[in-house]
Amino acid sequence: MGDARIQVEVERQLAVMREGAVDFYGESELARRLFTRIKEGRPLRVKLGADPSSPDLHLGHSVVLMKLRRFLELGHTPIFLIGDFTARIGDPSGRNKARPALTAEQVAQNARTYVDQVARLIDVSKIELRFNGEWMDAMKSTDFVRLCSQGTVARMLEREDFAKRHAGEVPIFVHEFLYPFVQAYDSVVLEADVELGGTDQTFNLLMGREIQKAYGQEPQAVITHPLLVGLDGKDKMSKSLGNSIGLLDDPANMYGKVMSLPDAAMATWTRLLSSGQWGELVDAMERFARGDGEPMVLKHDLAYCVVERLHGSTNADEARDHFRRVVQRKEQPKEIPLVELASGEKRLLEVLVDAGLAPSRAEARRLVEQGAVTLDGARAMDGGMMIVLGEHVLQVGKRRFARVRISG
RNA sequence: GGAGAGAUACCGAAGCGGCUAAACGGGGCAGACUGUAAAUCUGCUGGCUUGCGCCUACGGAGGUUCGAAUCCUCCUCUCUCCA
Repeated sequence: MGDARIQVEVERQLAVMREGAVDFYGESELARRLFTRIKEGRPLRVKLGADPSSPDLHLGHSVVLMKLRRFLELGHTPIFLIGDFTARIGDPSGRNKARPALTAEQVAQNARTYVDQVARLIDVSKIELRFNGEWMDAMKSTDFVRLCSQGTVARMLEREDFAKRHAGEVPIFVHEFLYPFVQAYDSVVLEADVELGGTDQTFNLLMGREIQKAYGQEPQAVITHPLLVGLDGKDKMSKSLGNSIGLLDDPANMYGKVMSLPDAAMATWTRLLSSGQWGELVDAMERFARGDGEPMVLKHDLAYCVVERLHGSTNADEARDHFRRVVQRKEQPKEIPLVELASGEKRLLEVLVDAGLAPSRAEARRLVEQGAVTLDGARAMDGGMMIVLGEHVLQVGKRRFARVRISG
């Protein structure tokens, strides 16, 4: 390939890398590096890290995961780094208090499910999968101290999250200061050319550049991406805020959750999640932003696209039908799980609890009193009523159903 | 090491001897309404009990009192200032 054609390819690739990004630090350095790499036929090493601090990855993570996939499509080497060591420290980024410490077992368990979840979006056989415990568990204290000597406390306290906690008299533990150093050192070990992340990771990602320089490496480029807003339309998506859609959520649930997104957030979601796909929907959302289009129809399309990406089109079709049937037409779902109770006749409250529709009898009573319970199609207002032997359909609220078979 | 301040339910935050299963806000759940599991409005939001009622709960352990989240003692943890 001639130099001129290589340069064209470099430009093409950089354009893909820039897509959807907020900041691209070290872009010009990367352009030069990319040129020589293409010439030499050596792919870039592209790092994306995630700490297994919770069992679930969510749609917010998918934004950068899809970006990682695009690097794979460009012929580079994606590295998915599971921060099993860093999860035991706890990333302080954006936190208003320290993360709870996780045991090694919890971390290991979460890490296992991460691979399954990433596989929903990327062919994991084609990526490098690493754990930072591999080198961090073996690091000597002297080396660790040397690593930490590359940064200052003042610099740390300039970070907004720490500054706020410090000013608000919320404890900052020393180990939380260590986190960015470890994440940065990972880039040294992995010899990363590029690191991807959300904008909340900017500090940690840039620290990677500094530490790489301190260890005699060329600094990685850093590409940050916007944080996906959660289902509340206000805060960033986060499991702990309860506004997230897990990558492993079942299709019907995932579809319904997308439908609960405020109208105002639809366009942003589409833009961030499309990652080069969903062309028609992207166009339609743009028209909608100018006041043209039905929000509910568009939201259906968005929900469909999201479910299709993670569960395939068959499941997406079913999820859409289910939503129309159960939520919009308020009919019973096609399939309702059957619960067998071989306990003889009993009162409604007990059946609700036994069928898993209520966590306690007190809660079941409240639901009945509020008119939330339907028995065989009729609203049940008496929690003490006896349920006769046989099969019954119970509904609680709009979307919790159970078929109960009671036998003596 | 010294001197103060603080620890309340899922979260934030009142209460400072009985009227407190604990104000208020958020979250969650439900109902109404609707174009959706949007928005808005309303209600509920420890457990057991048909019910009277009982049990558990205000960092931990003791104590004072007819009675404590509220007073005392010790302990644990955090914050601030000083060294």
